[in-house]
Amino acid sequence: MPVIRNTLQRKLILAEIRKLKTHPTAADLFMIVRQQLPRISLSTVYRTLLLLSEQGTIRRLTAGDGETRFDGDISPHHHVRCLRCGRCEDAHELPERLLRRNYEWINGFRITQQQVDFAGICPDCQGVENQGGV
Amino acid sequence: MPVIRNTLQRKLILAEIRKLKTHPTAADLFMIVRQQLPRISLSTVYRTLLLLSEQGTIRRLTAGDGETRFDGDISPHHHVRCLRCGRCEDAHELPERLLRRNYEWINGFRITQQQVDFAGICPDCQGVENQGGV
DNA sequence: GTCCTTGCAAAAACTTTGCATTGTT
DNA sequence: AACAATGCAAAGTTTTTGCAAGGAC
Repeated sequence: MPVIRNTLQRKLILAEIRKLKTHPTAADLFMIVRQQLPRISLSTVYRTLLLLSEQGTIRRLTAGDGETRFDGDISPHHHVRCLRCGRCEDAHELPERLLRRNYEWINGFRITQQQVDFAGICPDCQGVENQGGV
Repeated sequence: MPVIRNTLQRKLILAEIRKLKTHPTAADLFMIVRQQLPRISLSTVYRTLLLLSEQGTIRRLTAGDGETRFDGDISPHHHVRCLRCGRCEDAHELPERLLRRNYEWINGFRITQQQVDFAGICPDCQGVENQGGV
């Protein structure tokens, strides 16, 4: 098992993802961190996000279209996602007891992760004509 | 709004996805449908799956790594997914009342879809050494 | 006959990998 | 000094798009 080194890139990426409440993509974080570290590469961002989510330090959100999003808040909570613009927020108004029970086993699977994903149209997109959400 | 034509390709793809309980990917369906229609193209499969999920005829499962999976069963139910091999099944053993309540609104979003995704290690993968699930 | 849909090929979008160099410990 | 991590470029994977030919209505 290799030693995990504490590099500037990793410290910066973790600090930024914890600052943000917007569940950024790898590309989002790349643009942000690049302002402080102009020579950082996108692959480093990808590698760091993979490392941090394997460690359980951050959470990887795969539901949705296209890009994977990341969340610096690993406490149990759920998300709402806009089908039009892709925005992803924490679902605050939800009864928190909803999925609190631990499902250790389902269909013989040993469960280690659970994720609830609510999707719909966000307030900003509700006024727009031709609402053809996927 | 253009007319939706009922082509052989569309009929076959819908029939196959309804037959399968395995939540196939676009590539899976391509290989299956090609046995009956050797000249079908992968883009037609993608286009048809997009059309059907926009119609609400099938369900698009985006949680997980890499490929998008599709489900011909649109009744409310949840899924279990293996972190090692990617297998995706219906979560039968789950208390069905769990998420039955309809969340019309969350954070001002008008909710139209909800998806619960349980992930862990499937029975076949539980014996394998070095269990480094993401 | 109209115009929606297909197949093919090319491109796009997102993510991973190889490798020499750099930086941590 | 050892070797983990980085930056860069190239490649990999999944999905989308342009367009001429074909097919449904």
